[in-house]
Amino acid sequence: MYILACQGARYNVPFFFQGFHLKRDLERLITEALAALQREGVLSIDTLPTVQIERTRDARHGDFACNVAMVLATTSRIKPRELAERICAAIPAATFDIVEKVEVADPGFINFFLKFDLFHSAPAEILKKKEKYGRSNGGQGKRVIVEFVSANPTGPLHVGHGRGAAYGDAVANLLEAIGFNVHREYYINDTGRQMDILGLSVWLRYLERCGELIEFPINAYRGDYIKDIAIALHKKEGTSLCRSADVVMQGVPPEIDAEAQLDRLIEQAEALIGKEDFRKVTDLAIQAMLEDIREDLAQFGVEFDEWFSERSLVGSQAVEKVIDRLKKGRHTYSEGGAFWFKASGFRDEKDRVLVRENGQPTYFALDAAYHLDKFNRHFDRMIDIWGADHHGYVPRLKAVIEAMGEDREKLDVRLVQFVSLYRGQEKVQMSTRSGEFVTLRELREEIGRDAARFFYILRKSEQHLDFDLQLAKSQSSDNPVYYIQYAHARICSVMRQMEQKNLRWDPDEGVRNLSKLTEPHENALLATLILYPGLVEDAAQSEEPHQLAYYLRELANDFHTYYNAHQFLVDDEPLRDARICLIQATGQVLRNGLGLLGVSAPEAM
RNA sequence: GCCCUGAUAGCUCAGGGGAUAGAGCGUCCGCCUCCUAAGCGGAAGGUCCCAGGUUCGAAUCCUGGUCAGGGCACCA
Repeated sequence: MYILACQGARYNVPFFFQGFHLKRDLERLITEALAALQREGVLSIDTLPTVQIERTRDARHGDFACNVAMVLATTSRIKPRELAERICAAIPAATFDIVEKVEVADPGFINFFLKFDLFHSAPAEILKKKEKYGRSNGGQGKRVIVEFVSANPTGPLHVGHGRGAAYGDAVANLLEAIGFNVHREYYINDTGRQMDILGLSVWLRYLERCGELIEFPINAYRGDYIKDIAIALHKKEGTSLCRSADVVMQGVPPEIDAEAQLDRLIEQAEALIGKEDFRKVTDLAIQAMLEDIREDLAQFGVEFDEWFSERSLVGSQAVEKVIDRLKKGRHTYSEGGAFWFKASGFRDEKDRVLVRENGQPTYFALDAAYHLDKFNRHFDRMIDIWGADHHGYVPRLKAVIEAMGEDREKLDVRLVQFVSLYRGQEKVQMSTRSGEFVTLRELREEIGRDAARFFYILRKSEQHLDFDLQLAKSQSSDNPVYYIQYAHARICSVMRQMEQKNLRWDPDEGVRNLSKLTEPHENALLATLILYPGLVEDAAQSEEPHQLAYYLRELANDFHTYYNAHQFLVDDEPLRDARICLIQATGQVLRNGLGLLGVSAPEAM
């Protein structure tokens, strides 16, 4: 039983309203009404439809509306308006604990007008729960793994990774807020040819550092960060790994294609300094990159519970376990010297290679092993956040999960669309190897962490994001994040003013006088505050943090409008206490919401 | 060729089987003796890409186009 104890008024709200998820509560009540009509034989339908409640746009239509009477009109052979009336008559009495009145409107809408008391109970509820307001336990402590970013450690994070980081972290925060036990994980692709190219790139820069004249391969990693690692290598190893350019370039004919040239150079490097030392160079490079990435993400406000190394799978028979399972189900075969998985039998468009002709497992085989590992860690739910360029990869991963005998529905892959960078009208080309990209770090330094995170979140993930650096930089004060933060800062400022004026705020007195808040601006703000917990749940369940961003903008707007229209620090003490309750509650919700998005709520701007 | 996304105000984008389609920015007009004007109020601005279909009702769902971005490896 959820009771708000206030001396003046006592709000008794039945247990099923305690989450303040009003839409869901109303949906349940309508469903009950429909079930009753069904039992009475009024409704002769087999299955009840999913009842949908929506917020009204027009205040004349109340606070929430339901269209179910129109949806059911055809199948039930009852006129929508008449059906709506019957549904209203069958609504459980408990409804009127939160609903003032229910109206039927043409052509068959059922409109709900919420009780005013309910709005007035919001600030007290918020001030009581503080940072817990908006948190719930719908997730019931179920374990969910969110894997995101997982960028290859071949270069610094760029703005595309930033989007995945901002999105993934916000989703993780939201799921935590609704009671899931969230595990944040970063998968490190630290094996394969790309690592060799990374090591080679560093080694060649190191040779330059040693004074050798190297024609740097066009397809090697060209960014300056490679030179930095080379400097570190030089400091650590001196010239012991140096070989003359002539010897290095020997046997690398200039006319062969760029990729073949890289392979030859890697062979040369391993031959000249030994596989072991080349591996040491590569490892140094990987560690340097990971350190850079880790630090960068920490500055961005993103921390992981686990950094899962692909290498750890290589030595652990993980791929063999995958193959064993697939073999047992007879989902494999050999052809052309390679070892295949019959993915086409599991809704993928063609079969996939697990082990190459040269005996090396494919990336896919390792990723299957990685996901098998996730299953072995017994998560109830798994979310992968990938760049949209990997979308073709989803069916084969789901296929192999199913073929291994696991539940493919446990995995939810969210694709985050690309970020296109613009400087004014000009599109910025991005490529890790060429080194021409804007890093996440640069972005943060230019426009700040808060603006960057909010900007990323503002677009729904499946939308392409055009990020105009000039706009974000030059007009940063127009960025909606400042608008929201400003609302919070203003609230803090009011409190400072209050102290300066030697006024005191009595929260209990304020709560007792909440019914004095009757201005339209106050009603609007109260109505928005009360929607927050339901919104958090919806945003979390649909993995759409942008919903929260838009909500916070609306909340800030309600506050700014109120601020402009009314003085809070009025002489009427009970009214003043009540108004401060309202704005303190607003500040709390702004803090809670911004926190979930990884954005700060400054006390002054 | 096949597969994903998207197309909504001048620009960037929310929304999305239902009542008069929304916001920010930009433009125009107002508002500081007063808690921060990084704010507020108002105005102008739309064939929701096109054509069919389903439906009591389509910007929303389906089919087919057009345009844009991205995927279709024994790379990762």
